[in-house]
Amino acid sequence: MRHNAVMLELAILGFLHDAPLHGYELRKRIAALTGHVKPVAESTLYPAIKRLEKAGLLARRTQPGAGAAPRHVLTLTPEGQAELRRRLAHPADVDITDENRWFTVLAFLRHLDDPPAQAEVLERRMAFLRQPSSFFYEGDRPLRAEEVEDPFRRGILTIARATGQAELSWLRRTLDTLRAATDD
Amino acid sequence: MRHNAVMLELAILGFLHDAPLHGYELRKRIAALTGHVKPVAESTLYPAIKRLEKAGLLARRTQPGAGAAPRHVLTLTPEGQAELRRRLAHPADVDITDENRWFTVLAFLRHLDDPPAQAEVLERRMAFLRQPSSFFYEGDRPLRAEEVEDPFRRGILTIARATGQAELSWLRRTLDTLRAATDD
DNA sequence: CGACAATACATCGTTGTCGATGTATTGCGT
DNA sequence: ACGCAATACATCGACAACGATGTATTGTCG
Repeated sequence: MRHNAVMLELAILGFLHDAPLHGYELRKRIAALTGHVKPVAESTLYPAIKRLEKAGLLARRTQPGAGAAPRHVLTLTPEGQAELRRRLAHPADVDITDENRWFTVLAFLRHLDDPPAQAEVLERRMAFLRQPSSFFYEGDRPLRAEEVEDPFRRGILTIARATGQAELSWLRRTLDTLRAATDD
Repeated sequence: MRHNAVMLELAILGFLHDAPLHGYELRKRIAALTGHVKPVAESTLYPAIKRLEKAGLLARRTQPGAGAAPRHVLTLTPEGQAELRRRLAHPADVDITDENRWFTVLAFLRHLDDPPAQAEVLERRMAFLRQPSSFFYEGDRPLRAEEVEDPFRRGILTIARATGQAELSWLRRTLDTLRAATDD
C-alpha cells in the first residue's frame, strides 16, 4: 500500500465511523482536516473510496442527489470498523514521525475506544519526540543549534525544539488522564 | 512534476550548492535532514539524480570508488544554481504550508543570497500561519478548541496553536534582522 | 576464515497521485 | 436569457515512489 494512501484511507474510515457520508461531503471534511496543509485532489479521493469498497470495508447506497448527480452514501461495514481500529492501534512508523500523518491518527484515535491501546500509541510518539533529532552534520558530528551559523537553519532547530516541548507536555498530561481512567 | 519530487530535488540541488557530492553521501545528508520524519528510499534518490542530470542541472564525473563501486561525483551546473535560486524564491503553496517541505525550503534558503527575496518567502509562511486554521466543523461552523470534546482532537488544536506561536515569534525576529540588513 | 555490514549504484514492476477533462443538474446573480 | 459557481461523480494518461532484488568491493568482527 502506498504511503499517502494509508492516511487518506484512515481519514475516510474515520469520518465514516462518525456518520454515513457521500463522497463530496467526505471531500470537504478531509479538506478541513488536512487541506490547508496539503490538499487532496478529487481524482485521488474517488479511487480511494473504490479501493475500500472493493476490500469490503465500506458499502454504498445510491440516493437521488439533492442538488446534482446521484449521491453515493457511504457506510462503514463491520469489517471497516475493525480495520479502522486495527490501523489506529498499530500505525506504521511514518505515521508516528510525520506530523501530518500523526495529526490524522490523532484526529480519529478516540475511535480506538481503549485507553491502554490509545496510551500505547501516544507513547510511541513521545519516544520519537524524546530522541534528540539532529538535522545537520559536520562530517559525522551532529551540530547543536548554537553551532549553526545560518539563521534559517537555526530557525529549524529553534522551531523544532519549541514545538517538541509543547507537544511533549500535552502528551504527558493526556497520558496521565488516560492512565487515571484505566485505574478506576 | 510530482509533489514529493519537488522537495527531494530541492534538497539535492541545495546540498550540491555547498559542495560536490556523490549519490551515497547525498543520501546520508538527506536522511539527516528529513529522514527521521520521512525517510527517502534509495530507489527514489537515484532516479531523481538522473532527472536533474537529464535536465542539465547537474553534471557527474565518475571516480574510482574509495570503498566499493565507482563513485559518481555530482556537481551543480550554472543552470542548476539558477534553478535552485528560482525554486527558493518562488516555492509552490504546498511548500509553504506543509511543514516538511517548509523545513526543506528553510534549510537552503540562505542560498538565495538576497535578503528582500528571503523576507518575501518568510512573509508567505507568516501569512499562512496567521490565517486561523479550523480543523473541525459542526455543519458549516468551525469549532474552537474549547468546543471540541475529544481530548485527542483538542490536542491537535493545542499543539497547532503552540507551534504556530513559536514559529511566528521566530519569523518576526528574523524578518526584523533581514530588514535591518537591507536598510544598511 | 567466513560471515556480515557498509559502500555505491542500478533496474523493474506495482501502485498511488494528480491534472485534465467530461457529464449532468440546481440555483444565483445581472 | 445567459453564464457561472456549486454540487456530485467518473475516467484517463503520465509519472513519481517504493520495495525487491541484483552486483561488486572493502573492511571488520569473531
